[in-house]
Amino acid sequence: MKQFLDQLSEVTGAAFEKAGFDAALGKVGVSNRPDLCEYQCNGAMAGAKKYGKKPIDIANAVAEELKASDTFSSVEAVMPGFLNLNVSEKYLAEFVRAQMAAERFGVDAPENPRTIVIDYGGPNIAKPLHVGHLRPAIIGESIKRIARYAGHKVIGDVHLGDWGMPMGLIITEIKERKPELPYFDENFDGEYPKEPPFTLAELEEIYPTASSKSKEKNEAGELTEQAKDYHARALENTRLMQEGLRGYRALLKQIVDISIPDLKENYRKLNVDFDLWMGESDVNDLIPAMVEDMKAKGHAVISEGALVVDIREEGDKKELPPCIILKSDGSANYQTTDIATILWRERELSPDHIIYITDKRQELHFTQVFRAARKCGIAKESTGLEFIGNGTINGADGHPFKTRDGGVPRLQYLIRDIEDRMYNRIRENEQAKGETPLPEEEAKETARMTALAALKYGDLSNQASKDYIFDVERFTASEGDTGPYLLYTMARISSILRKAKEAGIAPAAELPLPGNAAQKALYMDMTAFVRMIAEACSERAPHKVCAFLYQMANDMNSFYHETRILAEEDKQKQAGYLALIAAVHAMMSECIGLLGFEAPEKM
RNA sequence: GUGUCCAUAGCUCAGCUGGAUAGAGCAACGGCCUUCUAAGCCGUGGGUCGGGGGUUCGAAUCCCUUUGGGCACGCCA
Repeated sequence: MKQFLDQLSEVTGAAFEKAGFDAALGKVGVSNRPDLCEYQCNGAMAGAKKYGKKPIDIANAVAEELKASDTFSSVEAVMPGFLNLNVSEKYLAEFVRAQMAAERFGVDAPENPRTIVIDYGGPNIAKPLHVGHLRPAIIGESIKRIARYAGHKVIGDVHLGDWGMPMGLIITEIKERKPELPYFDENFDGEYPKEPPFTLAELEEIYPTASSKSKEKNEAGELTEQAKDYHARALENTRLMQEGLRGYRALLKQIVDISIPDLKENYRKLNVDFDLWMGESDVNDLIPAMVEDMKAKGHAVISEGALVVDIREEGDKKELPPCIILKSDGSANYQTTDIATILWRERELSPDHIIYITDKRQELHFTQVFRAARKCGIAKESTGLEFIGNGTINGADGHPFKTRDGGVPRLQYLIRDIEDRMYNRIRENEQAKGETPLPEEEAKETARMTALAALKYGDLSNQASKDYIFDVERFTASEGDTGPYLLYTMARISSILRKAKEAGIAPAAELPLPGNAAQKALYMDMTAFVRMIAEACSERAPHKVCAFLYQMANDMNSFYHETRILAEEDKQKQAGYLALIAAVHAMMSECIGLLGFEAPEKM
């Protein structure tokens, strides 16, 4: 259905027209002076010059026309030319009723639903997830859900890092430790063992070890001879793996097979769900023909020993480095696989749009990939390619988030820490209030849900592109503008609805007219839903969903405090209240779903 | 160095397709639990929106400039 503000603007616009002015001037917005009015229109001032009239005269003329309208309960023209508007309760209630009766609270399916691929996650095989993986996962998941809710066909792809140098490093380290394994015997032509030669825990230790060995520096800050040698061997092993060396491929498969279930489990805990578990390695077979085609068309040329595509364009403020398709040793890098992945997606999925969500430091990389893919005709002209760079997560000191010993914290420990804090919070509250303790399982589950809400809301309420400070204390404090606050508000509603049901009190079938300012505020909040979804979707802005929720929770709590619902003696009023809070709960529930978490019944 | 992003209350952040007195949360201070969950509600104090110019009837918002920071800048991902 039509957005509420657009409906108001239509009414106001008609009044402008009737008074002899351009209807476009009738644009209505939410008031920025709630003490004066609910909605405002500033068109009289915008049109003053065009019509050579004083703004206030225009405003007065329009106000006169609007007085006949039953949309507004009051219309006032004030200096220098504002139109202060209050909506009528009837109009407001009717809109919200229609909204509650409509699919998805009035969010219409788009006329042209688009197929959108969202590439987020990007974990490396054999590397445990750490805080750096948190933001793309959380933000990508939310953007995916919002776009899907808005009616588009959205495909989420994890896009595993399973083809580059990290794999070479792991192979090198395994070979270093167990050179006798058949994977490294060139003459071996039998079946490789079914059991991998390492456990998941070992694998998680192997990569960091290999990585630091290849980067070891002496006191002067230069790479040591051993590191250079190690690095060279890892490069060589990467190339051999990519070329298809049988033993290395078998080893790679075992690394992938052992890692994926663990990654899936970790993402599941985050309530992050991918439709595709494709990796860089999946497009390997496309690379040779793709490269040949690039060469044949003259787009890819040799430069400094590497095969590159020049991606400079007129109007660039800075000379951009070329996109490297093949390194000088002939192996592929992640630009190669990213371009080949676009090729694959065009062939198999025909997307209208591809969105990439990664750390913002990769912006140049994607600029290169996008331009190269377009120049070489791999990405269709009509296919949108969009990069969303997320800011980094910093610790309370403003520097990149680290553990006490200076390492990068693993995601599962971070989550566990927050869950523990929430669990303790639950037990402390029970004790303080003298309540009977929840069963262990239920307390754990509530802690899990609350922790996820704290983590995700804490992240998503910031703009995606900005760095933000992750302060465990603040997020888990669960006061103020936090995820737990929202869940608490919802739990209060659930509690009332549950008790009403037990007492056999049914909510009204239809929302009543708002009876006071607090109720009216809730209705007004609800009218903003359709617009909020449209903006959150087009601007890829989950934080708008957060702001919407917080506003609604605030108004809900104010209403809660001034209205005794279960004790209300007027049964008709009571039923109306129940209908109202049920509607609020339903809408909030939908919204937190879009953010990727859910609410417990009690907390 | 070049490019790019950012700078709003003591702290963490909204607001940025220009509108009336710049909003939250935390922290500080003061109220509110015999009544549906106090993880709550109500209130007080706190700001030359980094500085300077400009456009405009009107600028935190648009343009220019300057200062200070983050990040990126050919074979890692």
